[in-house]
Amino acid sequence: MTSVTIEQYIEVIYSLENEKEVAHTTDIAAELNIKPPSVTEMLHKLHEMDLIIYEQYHGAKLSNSGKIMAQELMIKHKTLADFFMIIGVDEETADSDACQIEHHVSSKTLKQLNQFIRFVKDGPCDPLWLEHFDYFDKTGDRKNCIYQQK
Amino acid sequence: MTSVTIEQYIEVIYSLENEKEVAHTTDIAAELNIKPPSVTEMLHKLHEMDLIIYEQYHGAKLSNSGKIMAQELMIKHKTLADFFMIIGVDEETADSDACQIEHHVSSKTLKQLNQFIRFVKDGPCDPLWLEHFDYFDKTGDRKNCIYQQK
DNA sequence: CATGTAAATTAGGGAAACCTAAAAACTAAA
DNA sequence: TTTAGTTTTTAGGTTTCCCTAATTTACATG
Repeated sequence: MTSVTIEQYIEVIYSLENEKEVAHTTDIAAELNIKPPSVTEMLHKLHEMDLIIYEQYHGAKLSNSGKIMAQELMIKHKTLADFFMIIGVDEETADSDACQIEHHVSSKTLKQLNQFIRFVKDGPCDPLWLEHFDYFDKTGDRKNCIYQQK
Repeated sequence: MTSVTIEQYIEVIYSLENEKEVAHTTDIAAELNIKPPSVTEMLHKLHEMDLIIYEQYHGAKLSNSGKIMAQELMIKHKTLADFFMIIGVDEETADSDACQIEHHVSSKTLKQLNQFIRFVKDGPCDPLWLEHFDYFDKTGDRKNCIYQQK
């Protein structure tokens, strides 16, 4: 029904629309690393599906349902990227992984990722254990473990 | 080159081979929810690619490179599922999400996930913060936060 | 060892997304 | 306001992976 490809188009149109008021065929093609005729074809399909408003030769904009889809994808993307960075993935990798995985993660898992991020970021203090993880990640050693037996 | 579809076949053949010595067309089809003729077609392709050893009418087994691919996928799968369960995703969801995401996660991110899992599981003690996360996840409240200012 | 049934394959198609080459439509500048 | 150059679309193909229907092969049983 709503494929990964479609979701990628919706995201690209969303970001181009924010930059330039309307998403043009050539720009979408460049962003997705495909050729303009492939884009034209898909724009017809997305228009049929009521995800975009498209007038030939005049670019595309997201419809209301397109905007909803885009916002959901943005949220997924941000959640995933934020989480990956928490566990020590560099920003670029976090972003490109999020770009792929956002199309496959379930809402249950997403919810838990968000809980985890809130637990780490929204607390009254920066968690000490995260520093310990960072140390462990870099050195392989553990520090400050108060319980010595399992 | 090596698509998600191919990776799914390799995994299914791996697990059927473990159960029954050899992976049969019908069983692969049932596992992937597709029809047997589609499987036959792909088995020819996988044989061409040297990922399986395939004799018509006698099922398929993984070749050495197929086994290597399968093992890498199993590791990715386990890492993802283990991690999801740590952050409170139920086993079934963790497994089905891992099934999808294993085909898209980068090795850098995977490495960090593994570090995180090791940090949580391989230490001399069960981490207290994880209990705190569990409490936070269930109640929305924080307990035992010793630093009250950020 | 013949044969019926289950499993597997072949043959012929279809949908999704991509492509190149050629035509058409827009647009900006003379 | 014409026209040259760019953008977009149309037309016709390709690849991947799936399908149904028909055929072939394997095998267990009488």
